[in-house]
Amino acid sequence: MSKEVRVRFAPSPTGALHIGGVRTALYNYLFARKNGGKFILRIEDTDSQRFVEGAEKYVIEALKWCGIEIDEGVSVGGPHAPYRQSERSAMYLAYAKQLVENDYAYYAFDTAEELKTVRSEYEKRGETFSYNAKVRETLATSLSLPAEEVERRLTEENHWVVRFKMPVNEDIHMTDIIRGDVTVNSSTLDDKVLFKAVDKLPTYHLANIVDDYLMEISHVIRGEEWLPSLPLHVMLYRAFGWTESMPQFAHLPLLLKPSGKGKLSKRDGDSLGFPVFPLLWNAPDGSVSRGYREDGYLPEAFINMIALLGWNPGTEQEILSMDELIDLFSLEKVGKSGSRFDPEKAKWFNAHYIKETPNEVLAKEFSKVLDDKKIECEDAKLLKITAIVKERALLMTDFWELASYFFIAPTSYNEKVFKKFYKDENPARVVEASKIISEVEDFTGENIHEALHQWIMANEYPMGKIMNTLRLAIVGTNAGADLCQIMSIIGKKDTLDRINAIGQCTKL
RNA sequence: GGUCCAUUCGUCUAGGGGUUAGGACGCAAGAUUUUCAUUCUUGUAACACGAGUUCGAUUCUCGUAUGGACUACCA
Repeated sequence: MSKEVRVRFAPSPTGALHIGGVRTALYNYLFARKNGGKFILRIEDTDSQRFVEGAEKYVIEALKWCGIEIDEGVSVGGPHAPYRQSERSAMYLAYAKQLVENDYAYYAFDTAEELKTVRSEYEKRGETFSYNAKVRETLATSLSLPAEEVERRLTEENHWVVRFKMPVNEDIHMTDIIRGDVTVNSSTLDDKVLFKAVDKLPTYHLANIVDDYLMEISHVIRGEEWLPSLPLHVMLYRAFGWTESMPQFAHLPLLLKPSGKGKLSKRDGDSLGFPVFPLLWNAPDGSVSRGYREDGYLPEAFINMIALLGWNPGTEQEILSMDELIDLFSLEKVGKSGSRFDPEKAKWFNAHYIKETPNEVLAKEFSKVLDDKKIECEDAKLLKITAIVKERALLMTDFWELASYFFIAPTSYNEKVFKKFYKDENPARVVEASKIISEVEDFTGENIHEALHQWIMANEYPMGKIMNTLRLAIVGTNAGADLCQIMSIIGKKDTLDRINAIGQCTKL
């Protein structure tokens, strides 16, 4: 009998969510949906020092854009509310005290300065200081001090932390869904702080275990950076007597910087040449970081790309919708090694999804750009242009550049192309062509093509030269859609005006 | 330094004791096109190293190297 699948994404609001975080959220979401479970959003804001205004709102917005729906959490509520740890702070101390009473934890009275001094003394001797069984009897703790003194410090000085009393020389066996069995000896671990003195809040370790327990989390799917603290977490479950309901763990491989070393971090911002955030991020300090949405990516493409970083369905299918991802997802197929984000492949995905998106949807987006530029365009025409442009756009933001010639006549000509084609008989023939074009009655691309084709054939003119010179006049360079289509869309008058304009052009 | 994790084309990856080691992005070439793209075809390129086990290892084991994470009163 397996209990209900309940997973959580539990970011700390210390800044925008980067693509690694999005992937963690996505895998949690896919796993929940695949198994008919719940996806919970919990905000772990127990670090009062690093709290960043707006970060929580950003996370919610980013998940929404990605199509990741929250079943329970800060924005939607649920049976285990509140889902913000700062709002649950009152309850954690009791759990910390419970551990102390049962001899699984103790009070420590060292100040940050004292510890710093001790650490540097160790360093001078070439040793590494570790707050563990060797030192907890000698430093100022509830284990070393007389009971009255402990009581006095607790009540009068009010500067104490609760530390976990890590047992000595005990092999801790853990099972990770992705990595298999891992064993760590407890003597290599230290006595982690569970409850802080500075802000009277629990640390991640305590709050995380308590909340996962209370929220009946069945699977903890998180980044590999947490693997080293898994032994502590397992020990905490034991100390609380919660081993029966301990969740299963899956530690995801990290997302690495595309070049150079290390894992991707929020601070990488824009220095990488591509966004690390799903949405534009306006940090409180005034700095602005690019986002995939604003850079012209479709959420489907972004999610598809992210999903395949560290996981694949085991088939050769790479284009996967959210529904397909849900259907195919399994933690067993998640890889073990870190992966780098490939911006080029992200563009390929995006180009694919743009082509698949209905013209009406794209046209609506594009019309916003046109509005900004104060350009008016009737719907039928916009739809035609969109149909043409979407075949060649990599990003939504490419649309204007790829379509501008539909709206604006060239104000200058590409020098190289001009020199190559606007010479010899070509200018005169273009004038001839304008006569042919002006005689086309029903101004469709096909009719224009037919007329020009006949005329060129009849006179045995060189097709390439004529058409390229015409293109130069209409577009301003040697790029763009089918020329006759362009003429049809911009209309006869505009077409003839543009041809006429290049005739009057004396200098580039 | 210590602990833990990892290692297949440049990148994302499939595979698994005997394979021409497969796919995708990128790149290159060709086809198509009036241009640029798109599209299609073809090509390019990989099992980190050393031992052991084995008839046979890229696949299993052990070492080494390399990379990564963690080592805070941060998460």
